[in-house]
Amino acid sequence: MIEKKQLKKFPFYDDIDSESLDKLVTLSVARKLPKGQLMMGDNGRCNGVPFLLSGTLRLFRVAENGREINVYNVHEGEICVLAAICTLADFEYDYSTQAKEDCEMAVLPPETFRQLMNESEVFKNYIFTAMADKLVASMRAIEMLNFSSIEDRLSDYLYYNADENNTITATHEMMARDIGSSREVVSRQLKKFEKQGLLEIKRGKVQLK
Amino acid sequence: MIEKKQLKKFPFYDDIDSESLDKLVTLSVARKLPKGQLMMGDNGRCNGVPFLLSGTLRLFRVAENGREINVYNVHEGEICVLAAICTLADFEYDYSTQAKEDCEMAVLPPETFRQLMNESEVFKNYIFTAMADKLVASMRAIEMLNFSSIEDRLSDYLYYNADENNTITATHEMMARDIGSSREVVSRQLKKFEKQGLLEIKRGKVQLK
DNA sequence: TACATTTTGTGACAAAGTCACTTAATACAT
DNA sequence: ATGTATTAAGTGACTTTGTCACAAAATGTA
Repeated sequence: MIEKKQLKKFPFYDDIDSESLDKLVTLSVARKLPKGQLMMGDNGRCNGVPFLLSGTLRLFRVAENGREINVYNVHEGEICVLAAICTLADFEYDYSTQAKEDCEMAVLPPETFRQLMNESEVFKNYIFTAMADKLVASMRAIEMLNFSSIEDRLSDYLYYNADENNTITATHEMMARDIGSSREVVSRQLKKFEKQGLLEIKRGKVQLK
Repeated sequence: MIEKKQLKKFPFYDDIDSESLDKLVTLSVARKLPKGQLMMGDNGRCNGVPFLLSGTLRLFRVAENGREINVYNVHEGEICVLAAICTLADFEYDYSTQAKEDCEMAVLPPETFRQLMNESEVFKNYIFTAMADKLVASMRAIEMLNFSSIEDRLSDYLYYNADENNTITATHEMMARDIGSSREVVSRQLKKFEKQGLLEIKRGKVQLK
């Protein structure tokens, strides 16, 4: 159970019929996940679809050799699309989810999720739009991995992740996971950028200039 | 306009209401695309959603340097998901489509496609299931690119693309596009496999043994 | 202050991608 | 059937990226 107004960030909020919204509000389970913590219980099987009320989640995959790659992040006002797919299609899933920042979410049980998909057109459209977005995003990711050099991928990353002060707050490790590379490679490329006078490396952050 | 029975391969065929099916049959445009030929007119904008009646299409992307990567194939009984997304979300699209074999398809005009999505639950569910499938597939592709060696990716490719005689009919170039690598690298890896006695390289095909 | 933990730096080497060719196989046209 | 064009495959040299095994800093904590 959550509060109705917490769903304001979701684009379906204004259009959805009040019954469905009530169902969503009353039957979902409020849950907090502190920064750094892993979402538990999603070993191979989804036990609900998370609606992010605040914070950011990262969904990632771990290789046998321990290397990780981030698949996508889930922000405020978004759902975890993969969880939705798993719930609908009922298939396996060996991704992990971790809070990048303190998170609050409403977790909708699988059964309720399926009901809402049937009952509300608005809800269903939202879910499918979200799926389409992630599909396009992952096709872009495939292209980047195939066609772009580390230099390009890293500078794109820095550009898109800089805050208003042109600072990127992330360890080299985190950057590597996002661009699909390894820590050492990121460190070296950052060093090159620094030598070119493009930025300044600090511990846990990078300052563009 | 196509014949109704040509849609038998599509999973919605049995469940869809007859009005929607009629609409689909009468308003779609029959089109043939001979092997090797590119789908024309899809420069940046979709002019319809193709329903593959026979043959195989490949959807691919070309990099500035000319290298190509295959995003996915569309088989008999499938639609081109990206075209569907473009039609729904009305966004840009710079992928190319080519017939891998002689193809017959029903091309549904954007307007009709949108109508059917609204009118038929069965149709809509089919489209969204297809989207979910491609999303999962492209997430797998990202993982492969990140975590698997060329040796692994190529042997997977050979395994999944061998016919009943254990033959793979494809040039090294085609294999490279499917596994996200380059022709030379594939040639060399195949040579290694051959030296290990795992297969025999012929022109345009590979014989496993 | 001392010690543990996390982050970053670095050299050496391996794997994969690129470039510029050559060689081989097939198609096709006379 | 023979020569010519086209397509496919082979290869060496080199660059980029990834991996491994550490060392050195920076930070946190008892």
